[in-house]
Amino acid sequence: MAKNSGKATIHDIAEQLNITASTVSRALNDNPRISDATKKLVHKMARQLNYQPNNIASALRSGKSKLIGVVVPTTNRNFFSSVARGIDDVANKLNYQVIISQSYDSYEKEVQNIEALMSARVDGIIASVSKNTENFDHFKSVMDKGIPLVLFDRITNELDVGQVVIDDYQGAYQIVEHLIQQGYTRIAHFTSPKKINIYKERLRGYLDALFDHNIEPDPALIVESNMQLEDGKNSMIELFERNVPFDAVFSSSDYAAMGAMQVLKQNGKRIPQDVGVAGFGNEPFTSFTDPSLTTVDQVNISMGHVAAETFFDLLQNPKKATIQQKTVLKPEVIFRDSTKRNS
Amino acid sequence: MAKNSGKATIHDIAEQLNITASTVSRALNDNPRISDATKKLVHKMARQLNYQPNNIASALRSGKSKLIGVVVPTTNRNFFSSVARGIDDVANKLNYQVIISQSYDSYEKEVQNIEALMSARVDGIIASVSKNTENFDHFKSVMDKGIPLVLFDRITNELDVGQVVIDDYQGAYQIVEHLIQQGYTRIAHFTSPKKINIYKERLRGYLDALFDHNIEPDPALIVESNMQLEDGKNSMIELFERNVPFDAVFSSSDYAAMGAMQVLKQNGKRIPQDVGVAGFGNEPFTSFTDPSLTTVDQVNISMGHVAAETFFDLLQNPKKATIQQKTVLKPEVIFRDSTKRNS
DNA sequence: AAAAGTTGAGCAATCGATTGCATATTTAGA
DNA sequence: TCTAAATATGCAATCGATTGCTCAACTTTT
Repeated sequence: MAKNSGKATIHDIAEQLNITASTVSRALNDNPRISDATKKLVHKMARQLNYQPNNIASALRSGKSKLIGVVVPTTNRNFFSSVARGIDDVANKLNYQVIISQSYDSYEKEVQNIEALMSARVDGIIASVSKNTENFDHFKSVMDKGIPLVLFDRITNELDVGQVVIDDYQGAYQIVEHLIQQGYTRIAHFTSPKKINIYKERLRGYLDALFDHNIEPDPALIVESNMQLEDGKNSMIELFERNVPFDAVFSSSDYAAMGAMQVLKQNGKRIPQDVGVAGFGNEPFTSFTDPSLTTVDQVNISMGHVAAETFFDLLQNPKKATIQQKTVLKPEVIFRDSTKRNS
Repeated sequence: MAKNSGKATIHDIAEQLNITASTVSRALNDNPRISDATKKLVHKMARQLNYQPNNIASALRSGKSKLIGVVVPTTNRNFFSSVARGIDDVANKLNYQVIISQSYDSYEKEVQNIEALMSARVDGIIASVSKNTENFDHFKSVMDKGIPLVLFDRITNELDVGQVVIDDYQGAYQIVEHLIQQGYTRIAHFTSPKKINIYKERLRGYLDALFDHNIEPDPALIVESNMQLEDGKNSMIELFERNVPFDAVFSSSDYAAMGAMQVLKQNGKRIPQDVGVAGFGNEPFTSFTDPSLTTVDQVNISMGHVAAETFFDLLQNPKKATIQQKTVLKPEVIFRDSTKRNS
């Protein structure tokens, strides 16, 4: 009956009940100015007409789209999809929908995504910065428009926004301390030459843990690479070629740790007896490797939850936006077989 | 200057240029009825005022939100996040945004998600049905409203909608044939008791491959479970207890295959020399296992691409909706070490 | 040079819900 | 009984872009 092929509007409801659309709108929104009797009637009729609110119309008038834009490098990595899930959990409970867009670690795509999200009139944005982003004007323009912005994991200090990260330093420190307690003393470290915060922090944790246990750090034990699987293999080969003794490896990435394990096995080294191996990230595959890999869990889902909560906090108290809000989550070391020297 | 704190509208542009909003709108949309001179002026002013189109207003008037709703069990699994990425690729090129929502394999959540997406006025929906969905009314109501619907992977035959699946039968057939060619003759199969299409098809492929190579199938070699890692372990133990000889396992899931490998190794079996193992899904971890796992790739990204293309096809030719459109993708067998008996 | 055709742009309604400002109806208080 | 205070609802503008229709100014045709 409704003109728009089966889609009833508040006007249809109003007509049926001989009241006005305003009343219907208020009734549906549980406005105290409407009597319970009317509310009941409205709800009943709404059900009868199979009414579905048109969020678009509502968004246009009220200025709230109930949409949150999420920008991540890629959803095709466990960490990011998990965080997205965490955000989704919280958002859905509050009747918000999440729009996910991917930057594929490209600065240009990230800028485009932000623009698209702004056009979609999202109520705010939660993002993890692309590896190749060095100019933050697109984020600034979001903030300038008074739209809440929260960054997680890959953050920048150039922006006064909500931030959620894990304590990489702590995670690294603890896992290295664990290695030391297992009796390893010549601990190598795989890290990235890139100036990304997270790797620097992990390196710092590694060095401090050694220092606190009176172990002299040896620059020859530190190998830089891009931290993918192949890089891990190469770093391991490099380490052999340097001809320095070592009995453990702490890699800043699970992938590189995996590569290291493969090369170690090829060279007849037993893990963990001859060499201990630890990674970072708790990627799903780390529990399936042989031996299973000791690593640091980044509490992915929690990070999503916290990011979303920070977001809603900002949404409700726009004044807070001026005070930088940063949450540092505690990572969790997952002890597995690859470092289990003592039982 | 604009009332809405920095957000310029077509009216602001119109005012500056002393023309009407309609003209601005048409100019921005490259309507042939507007002169090139005016178009240039409008675009220039738009840039000057930092104008960003309000998709919401546009959506309300035009009835097109340029939003696609995607419903998956969870983004936190490689397969689904990859498909989502594939959809995103195509959608973004056409200036559409993707809203991802997760059902967590719950029927109720799936229904809620569909409703939320309908309220968000998405232009259409691409979904993979939850494991626990047996009633399809929510999908029917989407179709009834004339909104394009495409299902992928987990589909149902109860609905006449666009569908994209891979040829599970083919994938299974080929991988079993490969096992036979490697000299395995007593090939076990792990499958699910659930009546999900995909597992039935894989079982059929397994049986046919055996038949075509004159190998008598043995019911004692078929083990049913829920196909997770632990289930794979249990299935393997079960197989040992049944005390039937076997020299290979084709598992309908990579996870169960992984579990099987672990139990095999614990029992001193060498893979692939004593027992060959093959999985299904090409989960990322399968290339990291020891030995690396032979499996079937589900061409995830392609599936996303095809799903999106089918969707846009439906969007443009609503008549086609009556003709069921089903695309069957060819899976690809990934040969790895876990079945490499002959070099 | 008058009629017919093009081209470029304006007018005003519209999409569906929200909301500030009345207005009408009750109820309570004096 | 009459006014003040609640209570319940209606009116009409509004959000920003789109679009069918109208109209004016030229251009072309004959």
